[in-house]
Amino acid sequence: MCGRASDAIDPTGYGPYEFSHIRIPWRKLYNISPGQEIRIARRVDGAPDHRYVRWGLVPFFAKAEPDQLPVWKFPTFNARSEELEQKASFRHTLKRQRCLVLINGFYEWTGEKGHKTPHYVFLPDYRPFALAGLWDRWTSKDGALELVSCTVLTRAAGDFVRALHSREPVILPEDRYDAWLDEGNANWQRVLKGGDEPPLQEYVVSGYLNRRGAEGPECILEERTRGN
DNA sequence: CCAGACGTTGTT
DNA sequence: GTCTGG
DNA sequence: CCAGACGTTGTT
DNA sequence: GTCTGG
Repeated sequence: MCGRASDAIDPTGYGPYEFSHIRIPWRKLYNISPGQEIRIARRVDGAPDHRYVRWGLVPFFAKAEPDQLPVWKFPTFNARSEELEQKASFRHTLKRQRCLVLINGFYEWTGEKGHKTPHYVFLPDYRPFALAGLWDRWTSKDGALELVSCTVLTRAAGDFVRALHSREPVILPEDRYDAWLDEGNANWQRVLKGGDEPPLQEYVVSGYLNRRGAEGPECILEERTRGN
């Protein structure tokens, strides 16, 4: 899965996009959920772009009431990387609408419903990294309304995350950012695979994360049960 | 032809 | 059970 | 992703 | 918009 993320470390200076050389005001966020805005880097007609978009891809063909944004009722905040070409909601974005979803950690849950335990998954020093994503742009017929949105690709969990869940987001190493964003690169499947496992770390955080509107450093405080 | 779907994760 | 809001 | 709502008439 | 099912 990957249905909750943080973007809480200033990205300045990280990565070839400098996360990115097109600067936008960065929002320090510890608890980003589907439906909210998340930060991406992409190319639009070849030109680099860096912005916030809705997390949960709304296809360009979605229907909407007059003067309203569309309501897309299928969960599209994740897309299975193995089946992209068979999915009407994502297929059309593969050629020219790839993006990097820029975060510095994500959450995974263990346990039964009603007793869900959130875990925080991140890299050494909480450093920022990029997930493979796809974006789309919906516009109203009269062109007055626009909705740019994205999805995070998932894959079978690797050795580390497998202890928590069966699926995980596709993490791109820096040396693959350009290959993923390159429209000319039809061999996108290879870009998503291979490479070393990133040196992920993980710990349990408190149930504070599950509260509506939870935000701030408390979201990633390591839970210490009993003493310590 | 028209109508309806278009999805994920984690399930019983 | 299913949808909405965060 | 999880948590919380899920409703009407007629109102303080 | 495009595909599938009837």
